[in-house]
Amino acid sequence: MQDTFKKLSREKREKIISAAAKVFAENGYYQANVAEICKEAGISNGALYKYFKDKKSLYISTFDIGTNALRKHVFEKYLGGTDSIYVKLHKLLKGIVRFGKKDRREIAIYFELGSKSMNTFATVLSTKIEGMAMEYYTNLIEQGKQNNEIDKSINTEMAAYLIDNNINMFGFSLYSAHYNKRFSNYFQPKSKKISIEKKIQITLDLIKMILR
Amino acid sequence: MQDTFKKLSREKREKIISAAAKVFAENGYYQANVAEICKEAGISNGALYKYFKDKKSLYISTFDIGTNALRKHVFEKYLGGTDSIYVKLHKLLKGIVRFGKKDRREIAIYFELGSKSMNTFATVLSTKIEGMAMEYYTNLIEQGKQNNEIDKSINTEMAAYLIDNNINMFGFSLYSAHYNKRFSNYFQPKSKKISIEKKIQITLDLIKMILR
Amino acid sequence: MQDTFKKLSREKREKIISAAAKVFAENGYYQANVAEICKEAGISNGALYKYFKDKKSLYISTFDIGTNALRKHVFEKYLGGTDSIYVKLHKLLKGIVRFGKKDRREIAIYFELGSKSMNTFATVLSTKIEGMAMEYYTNLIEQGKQNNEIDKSINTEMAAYLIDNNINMFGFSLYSAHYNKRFSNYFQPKSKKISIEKKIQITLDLIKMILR
Amino acid sequence: MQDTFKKLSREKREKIISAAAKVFAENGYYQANVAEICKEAGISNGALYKYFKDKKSLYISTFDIGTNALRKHVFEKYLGGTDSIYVKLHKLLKGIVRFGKKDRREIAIYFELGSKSMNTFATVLSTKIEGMAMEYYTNLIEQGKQNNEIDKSINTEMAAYLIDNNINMFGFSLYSAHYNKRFSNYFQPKSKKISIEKKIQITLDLIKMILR
DNA sequence: AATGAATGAGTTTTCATTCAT
DNA sequence: AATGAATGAAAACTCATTCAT
Repeated sequence: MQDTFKKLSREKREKIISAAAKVFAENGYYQANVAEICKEAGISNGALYKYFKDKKSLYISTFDIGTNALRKHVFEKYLGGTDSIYVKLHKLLKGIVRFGKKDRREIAIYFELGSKSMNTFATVLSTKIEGMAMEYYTNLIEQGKQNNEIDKSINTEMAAYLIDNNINMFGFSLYSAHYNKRFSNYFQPKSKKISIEKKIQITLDLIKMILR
Repeated sequence: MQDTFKKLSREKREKIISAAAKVFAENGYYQANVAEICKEAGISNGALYKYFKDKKSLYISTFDIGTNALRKHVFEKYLGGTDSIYVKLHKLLKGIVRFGKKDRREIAIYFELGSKSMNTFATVLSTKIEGMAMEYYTNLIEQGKQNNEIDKSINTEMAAYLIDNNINMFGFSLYSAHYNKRFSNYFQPKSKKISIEKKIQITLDLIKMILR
Repeated sequence: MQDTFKKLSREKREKIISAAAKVFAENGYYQANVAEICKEAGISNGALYKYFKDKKSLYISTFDIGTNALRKHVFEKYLGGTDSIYVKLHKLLKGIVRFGKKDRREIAIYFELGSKSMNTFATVLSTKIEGMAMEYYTNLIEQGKQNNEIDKSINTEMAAYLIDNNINMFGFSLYSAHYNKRFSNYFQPKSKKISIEKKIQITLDLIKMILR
Repeated sequence: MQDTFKKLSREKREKIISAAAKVFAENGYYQANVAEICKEAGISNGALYKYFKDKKSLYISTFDIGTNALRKHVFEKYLGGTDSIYVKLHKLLKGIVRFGKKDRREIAIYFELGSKSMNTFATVLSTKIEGMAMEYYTNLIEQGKQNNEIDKSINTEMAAYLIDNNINMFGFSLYSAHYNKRFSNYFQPKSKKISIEKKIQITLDLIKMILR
């Protein structure tokens, strides 16, 4: 990210990152077309290269900004307070859904990170997002233990990891046909479509089972 | 897949699929280079297009054949018998490791399937692999219940899904820098490298926790 | 240069190198357009990149082949024999003129080599062409000394260098407006055009003056 | 050059031309980056286009101003006086070296002029610089003849041209890897580096040989 | 007058697919 | 059936020049 980008108005910056997030999320890094991002953002190709060194740098910035926004508007929002652990998680899941809408597609980028072709990026980006998630889930469980919501004999790291998995799977299922289908296969074998509400319910049930 | 491919000798067919699997696994679908696959398989570019309509069709066939091999050489192998559930799962995990080696990289392809850019493929491919996995894990749990290894009050679908997740995460971590790092973050924060043996142990412990 | 290029027919190879030489000579390395070279050579853009790794490699090969052809068809042709030194040089100058015609523009590329922006190439290419020239002129003078055409007290290196300069200036003047004008300024102040014949004559006179 | 440029303060004008000269000299005309010139000169991109119509016009002006400075600070400085011809030439060569330093890189631009891609410029620029040089060398020889330093039978134009060549070659060797290497090849075959002092000495020796 | 952000045509290079042999 | 050379449509990126402020 260049200084020129930082100098732009907030709306313009958001429009560009939002466009990038959308195109990256829909096509994956390699298939994403820089020209399409520019068109979507309403700027010229040349302008983009004044704001970001190259496609890679745009991707990293988009990811970075997305992660920070996710932290601020989703994770940190539902961590404190007196809500029970499941109420918090419910809010978190709904936050993820809301966050993924209205052209805030940064979250979907995350789901590509696991593929082998993204290993170059993984080193830089994995820590950022996973660090945040791990911290959140670990805190959540510790709080739960203190409030006697969770049995103290439960191993915090393992529980946090399992919860993380399930929240991920839920998030993936919002964007990926594969993970959506996987959800249906297990929990709604007959019908094809599974509602978001139902997925939230199941995810919470799965976490309850883990923390029982 | 064209008829011409089916007429080839078994060795040649295997060599081609193995080459495709290797290159797809190492680079992801879009970054995989058709010419490289041909070179690796020892055939000409032109020949490949006699055997398969296009890159997409080659990918689907490779995936398909890989899934079948995984079923035959890994899943079905460790389903029956009198082994306890955890011994079976241990064998399964080791089978996955073994299967991923010796140029049988079909398994790694699977891990790319979740990314949005692969949605075109997901419809066709997800059912195949997930159907197999789901069947296996469901059976495993039912057997475990009958042998009194698993408490009968546990919901089979949910348990199967959670186990599936964990086996997947284990498999992903073998190929993806991101998932490998995620494993380390949670369970080996200090050191950088986490051995396969340790990952197997942790995966089994996680499943034990789920099935407790 | 790739093996695929070596496998081409002699005519096709020559057509490509000739096209490259022409476009490079007329525009200089950086201004030369790869697509134009391809069009001129009657091949597709893709084909060129099967024959040469990149533009740089094409340039070096073109230069290389040109230098070899210059050696074979010009320099070596007029070195031996019983001609007097000035007859040999006369033939050499006419050889250079002939060589530069009929789309054998490799020679003109040489004249760009002195510009600062070509320093990257200079290391590789300078030695080739200058080694050849130096050897030729040094031999010529040594032979001249043995035949009592040249005074033995004359320093061979210095004489060779001065002759080299003058042949270069002659060659440059065939392609470069600047060096052509320079020639006119000194030796034909009134008229604008100076004929090749006259330039040859002057060049020989200059060398006679040096070797007097 | 626009009127707006002429209205600028002398320092600012010099800073701009000096920056242009530096960047042009280091990269050649086509590789020189207008934005870099502006940055180096401490002015905005827009400003440059108020002062000069386009890149080409800036180049011509830079060349022009540089030639005048070269005339004033180098050529005219060492023409008169009672020094012997070789002392004058020695001073001239050192003047060229000095002139090329301290961001007065105009001189290096000259060396690019011979390449074919610069033919557009040659018509305008060649006369200027070559006229000056020719006048200087011709005068020098005429003076030498009057002082009995040079044999009167020597052809003035030819001698002047040959000296010009050698001074040029010396100047080129200061900036161009190719011409530097050429110098080494002929006069310092073993060692890699050849000092400026040595090049000056050799150049003077070559001129002595010409004028003997 | 001056700024510096914005433009968009133009360039090199890649690669899935075709086709003459 | 098999080859592997050839194709040409993209795609990322650059940069002289313009223009709103």
